[in-house]
Amino acid sequence: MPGGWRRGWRSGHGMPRWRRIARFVQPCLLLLLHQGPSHGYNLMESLKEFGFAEDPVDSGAVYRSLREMEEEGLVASEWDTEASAGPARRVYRLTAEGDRALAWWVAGLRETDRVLHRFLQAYDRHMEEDQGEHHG
Amino acid sequence: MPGGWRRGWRSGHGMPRWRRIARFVQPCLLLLLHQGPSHGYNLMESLKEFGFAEDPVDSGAVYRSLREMEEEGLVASEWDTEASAGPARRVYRLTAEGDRALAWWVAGLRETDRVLHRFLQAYDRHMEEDQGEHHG
DNA sequence: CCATCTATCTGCATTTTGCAGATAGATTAT
DNA sequence: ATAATCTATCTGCAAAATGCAGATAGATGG
Repeated sequence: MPGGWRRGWRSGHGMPRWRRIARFVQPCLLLLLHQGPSHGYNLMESLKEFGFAEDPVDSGAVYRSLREMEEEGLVASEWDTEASAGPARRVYRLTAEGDRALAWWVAGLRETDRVLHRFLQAYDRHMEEDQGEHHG
Repeated sequence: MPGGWRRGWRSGHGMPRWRRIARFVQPCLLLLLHQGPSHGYNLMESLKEFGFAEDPVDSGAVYRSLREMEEEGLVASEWDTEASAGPARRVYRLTAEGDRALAWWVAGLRETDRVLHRFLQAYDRHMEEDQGEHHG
């Protein structure tokens, strides 16, 4: 890997690009759309409130994800030219297929959650033992 | 996307390749090496016990990850030719730098854990409301 | 010798996503 | 008018993780 970016554990010289949990944009968008139709720009704002405030999701990733999901039939869209201000919006809504996809994602994320807990518990447990045995 | 693979929510015709949480192999390896030196093949076995039994981590990913971490100075290795059976093993151990990297990963994964909980809670809450309002 | 287990390593393809920036409609200030 | 700004969508590129397939090779036993 040629220089130009750095790893985050090296005292604050910069952060790696891949901080966030991966493959999380799609399920988040599906959940937001389950709560009602919306368009890309607004979904980006919603994602911030969702827990990505400090490190907002890239807009390119959001729009691409939406179009890919439309190709797969998980969402459907219509142009909304009547809206208040600014250019036309492509308003997405969840399909029945998207509803199933969301349920599938949630099942996977619950498993992820369990694995993550096992990892963190193992870390904490090991660190406690470590302190107890040799602390010099 | 050309045909040849399918998405997992489509009734059991196959699973997507990216089921597992991403960027998780490195922190797992760092934690295992924090518990003591080991070699790639054995680390793969340990990963199974770690929570990847049903869907073991690819060996190529493990070996590549180890060598990349060595380039970055997070681990160091020596050949072990004295070992019991089979070919020589490259035995890795954690460095002080690797120790810092592990702590950094753990901090990030705790944040991931929080975001994941928010997502799952939002899903469950929304699904409850959904059932209460219209169930037809 | 050949199969098998142990062990490491490589090439290729796919997916995700961060960064940078293009395009363009609508609103407001000058 | 026109320039700046906000809203909104979209594209190209590169980097990174990793699944799949398979090559290489030592050791062991039939």
